[in-house]
Amino acid sequence: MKINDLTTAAFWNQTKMELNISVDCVLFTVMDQKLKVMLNAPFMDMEHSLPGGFVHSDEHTDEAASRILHQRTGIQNIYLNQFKTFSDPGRFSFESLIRHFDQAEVDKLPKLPDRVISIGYFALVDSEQIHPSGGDFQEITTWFNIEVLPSLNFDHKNIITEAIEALRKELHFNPVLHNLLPKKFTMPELQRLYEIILGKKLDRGSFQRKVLRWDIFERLEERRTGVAHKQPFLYRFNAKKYQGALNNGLHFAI
Amino acid sequence: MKINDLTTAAFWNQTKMELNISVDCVLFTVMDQKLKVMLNAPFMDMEHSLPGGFVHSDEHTDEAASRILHQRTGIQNIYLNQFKTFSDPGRFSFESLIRHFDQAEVDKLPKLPDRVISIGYFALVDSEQIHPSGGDFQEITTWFNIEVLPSLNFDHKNIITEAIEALRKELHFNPVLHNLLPKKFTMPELQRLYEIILGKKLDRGSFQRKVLRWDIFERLEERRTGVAHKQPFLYRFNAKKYQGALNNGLHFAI
DNA sequence: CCAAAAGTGTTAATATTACACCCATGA
DNA sequence: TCATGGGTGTAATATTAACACTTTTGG
Repeated sequence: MKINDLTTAAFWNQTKMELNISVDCVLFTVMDQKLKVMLNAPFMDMEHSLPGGFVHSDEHTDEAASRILHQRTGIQNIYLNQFKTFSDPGRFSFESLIRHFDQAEVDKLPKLPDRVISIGYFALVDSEQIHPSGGDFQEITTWFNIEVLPSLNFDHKNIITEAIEALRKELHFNPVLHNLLPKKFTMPELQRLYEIILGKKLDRGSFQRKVLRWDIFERLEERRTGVAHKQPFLYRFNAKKYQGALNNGLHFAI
Repeated sequence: MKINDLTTAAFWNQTKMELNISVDCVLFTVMDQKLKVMLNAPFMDMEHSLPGGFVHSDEHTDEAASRILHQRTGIQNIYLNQFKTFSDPGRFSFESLIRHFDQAEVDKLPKLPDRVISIGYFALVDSEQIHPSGGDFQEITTWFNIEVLPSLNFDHKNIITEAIEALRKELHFNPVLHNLLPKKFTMPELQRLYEIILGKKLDRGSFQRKVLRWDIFERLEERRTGVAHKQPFLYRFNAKKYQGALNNGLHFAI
């Protein structure tokens, strides 16, 4: 059974859904030198929103987040970090959702809960390798600069703010930014990512030395060609070295 | 209305409870040179468990955690950190809870959900200033060394493991260990806390210099008296200095 | 050739580590 | 007095920050 019309009572009567437990996914990417977040375009009379949805009764919320991200954006196989659960009693209301349903459908709705808590997940993805397709709902997804977000549904603005904080904290424990880059990348490319996400300029020499001292990237003989100016060396993440560094309790602070 | 008997149908029929959303509180303290966690003694045929309970329909889970901690241990005014939500579909089952209810009560039970997710909170407290009273349930609470935990209900062992990890991570961003100490404390006392919680020995001289470089504690003229050996200086947390340090993006890594 | 980007060198200041040394105290 | 814990000194090493210098490239 594939139910993809939120405006029908059939959707809300799926018994396998926990109607008071949802997940919301904050997908980040870096594009045009900016940190961006993926939003679904408004539907009905709502605002933009994070890809999110309700958790099934027999489902881990990690799975729910993956499933819902796939349903609503077509994106698969992304590692999502659970970062916080949002539970303000007033954060969400079904009122605003069903306000514009057909009366016939409203009459068939199940008893809806007073409140919905939402478990927030975030991920950093390479927008080059991610191709939102709209998924089952055929929704339009757009990347928004985090500095200039549109109006958002419910408490989604707040969820994004907290996700950014969690992302920056996570950087201290997981040097994951190379995931946004091709397998082979240059130090200046990595530096630019750090600068964009941390929101500040870093010194080139100091950055290189610090990152290389982590000893988790290996320099290749190759250089990036076809670019203007001096050709930078290419580096590659080395999983074995990374394990070693982790065991030393390394902290990857920038 | 005060309902404190979990074995009655009346408890489970409170309409204001979200029966599929609970909170669990992991209270840590340091005692006898060990990191300890507070557990409620077994009731019915269950094992030890974390103080926890169901969230009310009009309640933020932060409030729920405070309320439940108070109900089950008598402890009030503790700042609880939300650290993770646990949602494995098999993590909790009502079966094992109601197995030994009177049949008359079982017949009156409402429809119970298939699964319960739990939002985990932790706090570090000074056991000298905290006096568990059993709360409404008059349960027995005991501090357990984290190295030698008894058998625990559901996934509470896992929740504790994750809470310890979260606590250690949190130390990098919040130098909160002085909260476990009297207003005035000595550096060796603080060092001992760090050693116990991080689980490793630290060098005395290096520890002092590093901590003092954070510039968030001020040395008093007084020394701790009445102790064996050389009398150590007393220090005091300085909230104003702390704010300044935070604004510098200080990281409090040890 | 030149501007710009990238790699590398340099230096001073600061931090880290692992001790050694001395001091003060109660037993 | 003496073992012990606590404060401080020290020296080798490592890290950091800021900047200068050199190399390389496409335009």
